[in-house]
Amino acid sequence: MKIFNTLTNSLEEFTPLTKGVVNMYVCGPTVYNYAHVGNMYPVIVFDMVYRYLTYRGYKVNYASNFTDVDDKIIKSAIELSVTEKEITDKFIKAYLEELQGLNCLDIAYRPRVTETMDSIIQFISLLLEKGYAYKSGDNVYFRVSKVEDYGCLSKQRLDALDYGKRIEVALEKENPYDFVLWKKTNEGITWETPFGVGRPGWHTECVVMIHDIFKGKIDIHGGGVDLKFPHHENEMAQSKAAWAHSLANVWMHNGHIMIEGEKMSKSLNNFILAKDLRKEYSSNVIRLAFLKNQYRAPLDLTKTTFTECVTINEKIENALKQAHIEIEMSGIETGKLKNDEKINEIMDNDFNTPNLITYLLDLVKELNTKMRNNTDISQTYDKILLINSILGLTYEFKKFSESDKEIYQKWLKARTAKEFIKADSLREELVNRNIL
RNA sequence: GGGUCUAUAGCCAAGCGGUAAGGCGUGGGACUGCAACUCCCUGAUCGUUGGUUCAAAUCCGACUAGGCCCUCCA
Repeated sequence: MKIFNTLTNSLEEFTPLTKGVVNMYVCGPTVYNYAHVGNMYPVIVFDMVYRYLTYRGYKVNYASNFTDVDDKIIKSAIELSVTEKEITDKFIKAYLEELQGLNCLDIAYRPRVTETMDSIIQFISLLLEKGYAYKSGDNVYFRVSKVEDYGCLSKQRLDALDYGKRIEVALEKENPYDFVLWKKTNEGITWETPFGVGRPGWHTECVVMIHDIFKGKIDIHGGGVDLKFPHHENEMAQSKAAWAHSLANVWMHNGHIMIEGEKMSKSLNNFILAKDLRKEYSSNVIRLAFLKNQYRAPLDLTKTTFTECVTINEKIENALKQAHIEIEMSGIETGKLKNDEKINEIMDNDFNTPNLITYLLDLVKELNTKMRNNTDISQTYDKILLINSILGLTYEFKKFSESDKEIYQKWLKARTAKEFIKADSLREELVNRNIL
């Protein structure tokens, strides 16, 4: 299996650190608002990765955090005169509902910053002890210059970063690229520590959570490209400082989302909330729209994209519905297939979901042709089920009762006998019973 | 301005050195008691321009356009 590793900028053969086990971490949302489609892209991409790795027989330990301490949350709490927790609880709940609505699988760990504070404080102390962090003014900063290959993930060279051009550099930093580990403040929620009362910077939480959960280097670290620098770069630097390893073997980044050819931004006011999108389209349609694009490429969401996916989804659904009738009526055994070489071949190439969807549509065509020719459909049907489980597409059909079967038989009979009035009323009954 | 990634038919999108998969749409046709569904056929020389090679959409350079990061936004 090959995965594109941002760290080396190349397609690499994937070998987990422990045979048969994959430890994976994906940066989660800051919960101060409802999730938008930009938040959903990594969620769906890595849900697919999770599903595929599991299908391939790996035991996947998947973790993703909630950032529930943040300036935006504090600001919002003060404005609304509520506690930070009230805000974050509300949006965490909403976020989890979105995931469920998008048919994402549950994952093993969802740590929160507020529940990780002890470890974060210990971690910063460790960095101070080791000389990778320093106090200056009232804050604690990370000493970037002490990490030799800082910039290796994002391919940034420190001398090329034009800091100070757009934002005033804090004078108390030794080096403009140093970032805050602990920020002194009295505003909003705070914690008392040996290095002052305040709250943590935003690059430390992920490293600490990964260490808390996995106790060492993990296999895959994921997130959107926008997080590559400085967030992921800084995570890696801190990990090297504290434990002398690069935190993750493989770094995966999904592309950015655009709306109708334009970047999604506050100024253009073209944000699409996940909950609004779901009012208009089913989870199948949304997942198809996201996954018909290679995850690393930017994804332009347009009305046309969704319309096309509605058509594709109906095509799949129609074929499966017909097949389901045949299966119910004949009692063919299905669901026995656990592996398909062609799926593996396609997906082992850096999760090539566009090609997997092509394969899926080939199989749908094959299924239709087989049903027309009255040949055995079980193999084809099973392959489609496998693909659906990897892409996270769901189609549910009614289990037939004895009377359902009876009416269906009668309908077929009436048609053959050209008793069309009778046939039509039976058809109507079948439609009412949600069979046709 | 610096770094980095990308550029394939009307639209979406594979391919990653040996003369362009697929989907949507369009236009034909087939099947059909009527519906619905389904099936077949139908299109591009790969942003522009140099170069490497027997051979390039695929490698290298330049140019153009766009995304992302350097700044709160994912």
